Amino acid sequence: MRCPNSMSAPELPRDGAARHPRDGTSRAAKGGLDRRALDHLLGFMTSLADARLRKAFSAHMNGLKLRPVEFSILALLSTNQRVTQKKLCLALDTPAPNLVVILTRLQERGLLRRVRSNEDRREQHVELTEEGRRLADEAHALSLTMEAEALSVLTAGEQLLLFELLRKIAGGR
Amino acid sequence: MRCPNSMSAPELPRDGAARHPRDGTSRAAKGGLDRRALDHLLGFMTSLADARLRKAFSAHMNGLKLRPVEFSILALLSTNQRVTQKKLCLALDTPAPNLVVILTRLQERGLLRRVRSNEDRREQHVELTEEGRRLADEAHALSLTMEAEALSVLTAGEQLLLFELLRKIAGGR
DNA sequence: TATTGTTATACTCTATAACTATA
DNA sequence: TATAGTTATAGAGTATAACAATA
Repeated sequence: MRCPNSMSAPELPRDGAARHPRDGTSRAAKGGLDRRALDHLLGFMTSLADARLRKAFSAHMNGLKLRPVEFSILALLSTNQRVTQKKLCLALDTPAPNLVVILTRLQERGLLRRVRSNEDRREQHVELTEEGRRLADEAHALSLTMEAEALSVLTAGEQLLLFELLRKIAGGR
Repeated sequence: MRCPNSMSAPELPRDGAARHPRDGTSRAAKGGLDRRALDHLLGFMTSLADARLRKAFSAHMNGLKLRPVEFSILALLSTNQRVTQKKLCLALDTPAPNLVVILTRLQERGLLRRVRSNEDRREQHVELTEEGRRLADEAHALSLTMEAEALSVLTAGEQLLLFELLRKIAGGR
């Protein structure tokens, strides 16, 4: 009733002892508080990890004045063609009204343009400008190293595994 | 210069073909957009996974009128004693001013109380009320199953592995 | 009627500066 | 001087309803 993890639990890969100390002392985690009541929740772990990675992002990207969503949009535009706002909304899981203001902001910076489609006059095709592509490339180069410190606690194999597992969760139908 | 993953890459555990299709068709992921330019970024995956899990949380917890932080606070209070606001800030990675308003909201709902410490008159000890403990127990029971659907795409072993890997990332250092 | 994009708006979350009371 | 907690506030993120243009 109070044990972690609902599903049947095979062997822990490691840290089993640290998670379930036998002695009376509660595990002094971050801030001296026993966090075991929370760390059976994937959502808690992802939100902590996400916060950490957002800090890494802004530390490395503040020079380019790019927020995470803006970076994502530039990256998607640089590797896709005929991108409509609808598609961006789906790919980024962002409500349409929010995307509009983000795109307008990037457009006013001269990084992209909106071109009304001829096949379907309701659609806008979003495209990078020359300057937008330059910034996208620069940002991509930075992105290759910005998570290095956070990832340094994992081996290369663990990193790949983590990506695959998260992809399954995130993509999950 | 444009290939994913900065570090040297050993064998992919699975899905290698799906990630790097040989044919010309770009992988039609969510929304029909090729997202490979992004999915080398751990931060992107965690934010997607986090969004998905937040939805699962609110779907299951809306009856209790608890937000994620509020749930976390109740959980920490139910398994820790002599909890100061400072400790909560560290454990939750939340700025002190934000915690104040969250605690006040919970206090006004009669779920917890603040008791001025006698050893150090600056500190407040935050404690659950009877009603707070009841709600914390109820929420904990719900939390054991609320992520089941999201986690169902993983085997039990993969779930444990994912927790361990995320813990390492979140824990810093 | 349904869909794409838009406007307006409201609510939440996050972050910072400045204050108080204690140490 | 430094720390725990507080107040006030600004900014970013997120969500919904209502509308115009087009299909």
